[in-house]
Amino acid sequence: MTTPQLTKNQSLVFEVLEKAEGPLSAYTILDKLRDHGFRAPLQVYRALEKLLEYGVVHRLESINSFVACAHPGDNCHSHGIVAFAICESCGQVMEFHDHEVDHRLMGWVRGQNFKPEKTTIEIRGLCEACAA
Amino acid sequence: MTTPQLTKNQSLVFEVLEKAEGPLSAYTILDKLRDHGFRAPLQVYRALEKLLEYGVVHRLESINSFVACAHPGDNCHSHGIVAFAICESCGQVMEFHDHEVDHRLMGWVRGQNFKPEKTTIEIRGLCEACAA
DNA sequence: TTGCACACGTTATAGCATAACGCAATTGAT
DNA sequence: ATCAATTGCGTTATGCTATAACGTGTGCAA
Repeated sequence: MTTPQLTKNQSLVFEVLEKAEGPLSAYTILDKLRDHGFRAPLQVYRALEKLLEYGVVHRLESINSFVACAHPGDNCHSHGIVAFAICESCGQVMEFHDHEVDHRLMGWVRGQNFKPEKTTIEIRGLCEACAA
Repeated sequence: MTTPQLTKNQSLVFEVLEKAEGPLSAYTILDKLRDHGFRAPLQVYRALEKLLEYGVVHRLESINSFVACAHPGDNCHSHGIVAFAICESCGQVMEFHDHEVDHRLMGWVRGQNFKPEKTTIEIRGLCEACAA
């Protein structure tokens, strides 16, 4: 699946996320886009919904925030399950893919006849710089 | 670490979670405890905070809900990382521990000199009954 | 041209979580 | 015994996160 042409709002939201150092909440994005005419949360959420669908943005469930996919160019849906390491001090996020982890988790759920749709793996802690 | 004697509020919240079929939000718990004198969200959140600390309750980040630990008697902190399969139709939750998954994830973060504190693994999808 | 799909804008509301204050009970050291 | 520190509790207020519901405009295909 290739990413379609982004609309104006989608582009604005995506650019904000790309330029950011770390994950942003929807309301933080809203504030950054007020100068560009954004007035309401829905404008952000609707854009995010599409960006998530296209696989160019990830949602971090444990901190209610969003981050641009670390892979330049193409989307992430093809890489299997994504794991994140989130620094609770500086907010930086590392992205990680491991087929063995995928395999173990998917093997387990299939054994339970559970049909997986969306998987979240988030490791919160301290990054190298902040742990020092 | 053994679980200390629970206070009155902690016991009430824990009992509600134990009896529930699936995960509950803090506000749902509050509603179920109004007859027992609960009036404000903080009464629930404070009890949950302790129950999480004792390892007898888990928080499901992706659905902002809480569930009693599946292990009767002792707490879960000793079992390593916990993974959950959450049915998006009926809400039922399965709990799962896999040392190989732990090992892969912890190996990766250590390689990044990242110091993990708390890890979330949540698989949303459809359980056997609901997928049929 | 009519009907449909989609993006967008706006207002209002729902749902989740914590700050800040004060009081009461418990514990433990002096 | 008493004082200080800790912990749990109750209340009010507030802040953050997310979506419902309604209406507008635009492009496109039948």
